[in-house]
Amino acid sequence: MYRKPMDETGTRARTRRAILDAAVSTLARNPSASLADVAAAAGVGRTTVHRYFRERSDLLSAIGAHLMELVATTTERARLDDGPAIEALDRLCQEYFELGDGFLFAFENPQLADWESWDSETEADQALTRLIERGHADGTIDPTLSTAWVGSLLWAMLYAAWQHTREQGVPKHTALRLCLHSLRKALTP
Amino acid sequence: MYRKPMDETGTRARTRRAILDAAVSTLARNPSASLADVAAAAGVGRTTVHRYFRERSDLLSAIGAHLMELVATTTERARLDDGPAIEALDRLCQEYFELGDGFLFAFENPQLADWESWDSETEADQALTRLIERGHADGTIDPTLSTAWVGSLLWAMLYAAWQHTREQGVPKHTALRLCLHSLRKALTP
DNA sequence: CGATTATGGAACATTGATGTTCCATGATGG
DNA sequence: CCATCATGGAACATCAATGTTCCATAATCG
Repeated sequence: MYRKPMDETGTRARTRRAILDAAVSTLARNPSASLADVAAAAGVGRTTVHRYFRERSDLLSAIGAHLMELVATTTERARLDDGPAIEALDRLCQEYFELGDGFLFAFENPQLADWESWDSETEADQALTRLIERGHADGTIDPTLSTAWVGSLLWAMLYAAWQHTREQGVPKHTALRLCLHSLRKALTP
Repeated sequence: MYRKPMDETGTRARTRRAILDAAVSTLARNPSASLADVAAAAGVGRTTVHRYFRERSDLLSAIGAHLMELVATTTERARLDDGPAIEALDRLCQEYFELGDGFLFAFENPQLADWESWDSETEADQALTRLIERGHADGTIDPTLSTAWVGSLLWAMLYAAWQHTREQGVPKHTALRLCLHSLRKALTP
């Protein structure tokens, strides 16, 4: 009696996730780590990794898709269209910061958006753009700063904060507080 | 009649520099680029690269030393101990920004300082620390922001600015202006 | 319990980057 | 112009990561 392997639930989905998560952490810290390293980090045999992702590139694509989705849901959760723009930005920072190594990976691999042939403009991108322009309009974000630059600043500061915790042993909430504070100050007109 | 190869001048030094520069540019953009890529970028045979740097690790060490020196002289040029702290920071940003791919490489390889067994605290590091503390003291830099965090901010913003020019085609002076403006705003009390 | 599925590990083939050796050709400089 | 130096390229050896196959064992689930 056969039963097709269920792709979306059960054991199979769980180890898939384990590998994916381990790959994100491992590759975020060392982009040239071997698949053996990833397997070890996932607590799984190297063979198993190949069983789920035939080639390295397949794994990378999967990471791309996974992170795109993660960023998407995370962005939704921040409800960028609600309340004052500057506070929505705060919420977004906090959410992104929670992504941890996932955020790190996304930061270091901006070409990630291309991997899955999404429209170059994700819904998350658009929501952020709307938010920043809203801030421009209602005077809570310095209009001198282009939308693109504000986006760059956001990511760069989050990256700085994340590294700050990793390398200086600063507690996460402290780093996040510094980040939010600095970002606000940089953006106010 | 023998004459030892002169290490510091002439043809030899010139191609060495060419390889070093090409390696910085190439590896800053793709850390896993092959030595063949570096050779091509330098307009030089692969053999020649090995002639100057026996192993890949030798090349990396040399880059480390080269960049440490570059950062050192660049920092000196900014004369951090002269004039108002905030203006000295401006000068430092401008100088670092000029380093281009060299800066990019340094940003992406913070372990660079270890490579050459320097004291963990470079003179450049110390000068920057002094500068920030001076700013704290004379009230031009928000004392809420720890010295380490200000340093992180500085590098992160420069990185953001540099990427901004690379990926958005923004003219360098525009990106630098945005960077300086945002940094000032973030740091003022 | 018994069938199906998931896994780990060994063994092996393939591949691309490395590192080395050698030689012919060009460049340099006294 | 001639001796020395610098270089490029071919040929080769080595190595680590990759990708594949196979099998025994463990986990899962009806």
